[in-house]
Amino acid sequence: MISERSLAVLRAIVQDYVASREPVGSKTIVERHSFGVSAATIRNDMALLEEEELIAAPHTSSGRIPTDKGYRMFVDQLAAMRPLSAAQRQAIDTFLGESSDLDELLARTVRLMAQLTKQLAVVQVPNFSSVRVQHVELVAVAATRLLCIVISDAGQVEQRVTELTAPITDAELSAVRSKVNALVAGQMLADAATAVAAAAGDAELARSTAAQVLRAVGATITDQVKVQTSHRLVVAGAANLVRTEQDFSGSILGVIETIEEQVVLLKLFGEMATEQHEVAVRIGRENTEQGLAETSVVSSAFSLPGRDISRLAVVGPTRMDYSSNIAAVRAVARYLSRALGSE
Amino acid sequence: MISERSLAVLRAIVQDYVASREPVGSKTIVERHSFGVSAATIRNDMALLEEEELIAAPHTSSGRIPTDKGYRMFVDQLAAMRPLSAAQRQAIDTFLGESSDLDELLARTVRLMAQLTKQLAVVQVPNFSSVRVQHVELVAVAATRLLCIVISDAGQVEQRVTELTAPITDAELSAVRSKVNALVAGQMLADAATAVAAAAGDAELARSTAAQVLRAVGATITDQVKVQTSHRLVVAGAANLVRTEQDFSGSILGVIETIEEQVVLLKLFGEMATEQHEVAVRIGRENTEQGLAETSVVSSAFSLPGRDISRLAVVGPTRMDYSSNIAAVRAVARYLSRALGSE
DNA sequence: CATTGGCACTCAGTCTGGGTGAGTGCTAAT
DNA sequence: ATTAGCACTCACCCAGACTGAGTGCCAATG
Repeated sequence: MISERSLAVLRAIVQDYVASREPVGSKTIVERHSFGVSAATIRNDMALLEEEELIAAPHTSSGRIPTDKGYRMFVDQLAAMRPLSAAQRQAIDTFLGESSDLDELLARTVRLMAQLTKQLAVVQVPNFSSVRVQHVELVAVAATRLLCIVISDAGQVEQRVTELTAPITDAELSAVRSKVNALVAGQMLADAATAVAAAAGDAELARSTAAQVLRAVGATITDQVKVQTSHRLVVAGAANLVRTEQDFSGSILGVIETIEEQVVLLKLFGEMATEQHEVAVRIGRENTEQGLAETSVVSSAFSLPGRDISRLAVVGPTRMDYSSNIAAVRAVARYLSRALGSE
Repeated sequence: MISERSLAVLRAIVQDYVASREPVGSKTIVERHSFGVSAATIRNDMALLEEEELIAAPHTSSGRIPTDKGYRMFVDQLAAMRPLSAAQRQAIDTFLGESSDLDELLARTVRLMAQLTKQLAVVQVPNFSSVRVQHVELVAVAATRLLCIVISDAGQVEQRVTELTAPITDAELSAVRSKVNALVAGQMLADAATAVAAAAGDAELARSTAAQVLRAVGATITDQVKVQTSHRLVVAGAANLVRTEQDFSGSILGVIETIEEQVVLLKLFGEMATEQHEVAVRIGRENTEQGLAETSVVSSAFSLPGRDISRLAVVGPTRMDYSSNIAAVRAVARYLSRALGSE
């Protein structure tokens, strides 16, 4: 069993190493922290910690640095929750307070997180949850140019312009409009697409202008489905990652590539969704992905009204300030979910 | 006056340096290129080029590397236009062929450019040109929840949900709808916003539900204006920039920060818009911006139907393959403007 | 038995100096 | 104008000495 003091030593090592980027030795610890014991005693504790693989020595004789396992213990048991400063709370309010559309909001969010944590920040764009078609609108922009608009019950709009082979009269258009709306209003998107496709394929219509219109509507609905199931990430603060380049033994190239890939992070978010903690942390090699072996990911779920639960995160070197990053990620996620949710 | 051969030497130096990242000496030149003269002669030419500040020596005695001015001369007079390979043309077709919505198209474009050029790629999101209100739609989502949709003649849609203080009847809603459409249909966005605001401020209505609706419409129109004047950039290929890190004397940190700022690049695009060449190139310190002093920007305009002319670019170290980057940027811009424009 | 002081040992980092070679600049010959 | 020859410069590499932070172990101590 590891003694209480040994854990305190681990905490000291993590804190000092995060602060200084230098392996920390027994002497430094007794100087900077007031343990009531001598350096030799600390050394004994450190030998213990090393045996447990919580710390390691970069070279035979130098200070120790925390291992992934050491950081894990720190995060799980030792990290004091550091409340955000007043200035930081203020920043969240002013940055996110004046929300406009979703893209803008998420762009602000991700920039805010990058700024608060001095790390690379990522936000997953949340999908709409269980969307139904509310209304289909058809507008003749010109004689043979038709604007087709599909509005979902979540207020999401998808539009597309189609070129018809023959002009269409207002009367015809009205007829098709009524028919389409009768067909799809209130339907789930996928069902609506099928229904429209079936109608367009109907023999008696097949070569008519109306069928063209129906096909256009179907394509627009399909587009909307596509937009909603496209899992996208918004990223900011790449400069912060470059700034911490020295914390990576290889280069940050792999890390940046992995993040640009997006798919890896999306997969990771999926895995993290099952964790019970409000803020989930993946440390170093706990990320099975090659590119993230030297990074930690601090992530939390958030939800916006009418949208699926989604995630935001910061990504940085394992040598990061977990306390404040966890606090910042949690605060932003909560702000998004509560302040904006109850609005 | 600089002799013909001296210029050929400059070309050789640029090409070799771009290929090898190593200062190139007189001996290397006579070995790799078949000038019919000895190294000493080349040295004389090099002395000339150095006098003209087209090349410079990193240390007293080592090979020469091109200066910004040298690259400029290379680009203006010496760079052979390198046609894209069949594979590259193919890539453009398959990547951009199946276009869906604008965001998706631009995301593909920027990724494609990053891949083709192995540089960081940027695309400016084009605004709609001279937009008018086509139609305003009001939908009661619930008794006191109103969905307000503004559709422009370019097919751009902006929607927003408002909470009313009192329920509104279908009849009232119809009346307001007609009134609003009469007011704003066909108007430019800015005028429409003013007109609606005036109507809402009208004394006899001021405290009515109708006024609330009008204000909602006004806000939605204003949102649409905002979205359209928001100049945004889409970026991809940051990993490529990191890969060329050694080409930067400082660190790439400043470069990445500058690009994340966006505003600098947008300003640069504004300046480049006046250039007469199809593809504009800014080399090193020609970019007055601090952060881009060691980078070159290769940029071209493109236009999509119904949108303002906009720009795309690649950004990389001054030591880049100008011939192929220029070719790639031009090809992508043309593809966007022509293939998609005539669609 | 935990703690401590003492001490030998290890080893990364730094500094030094000589050697090497690529490459130049100059000069005199062609 | 071009060339060969030659002295010179200077970044780079290597090996060796030195330094100092830090460890590991042991014997002494309360």
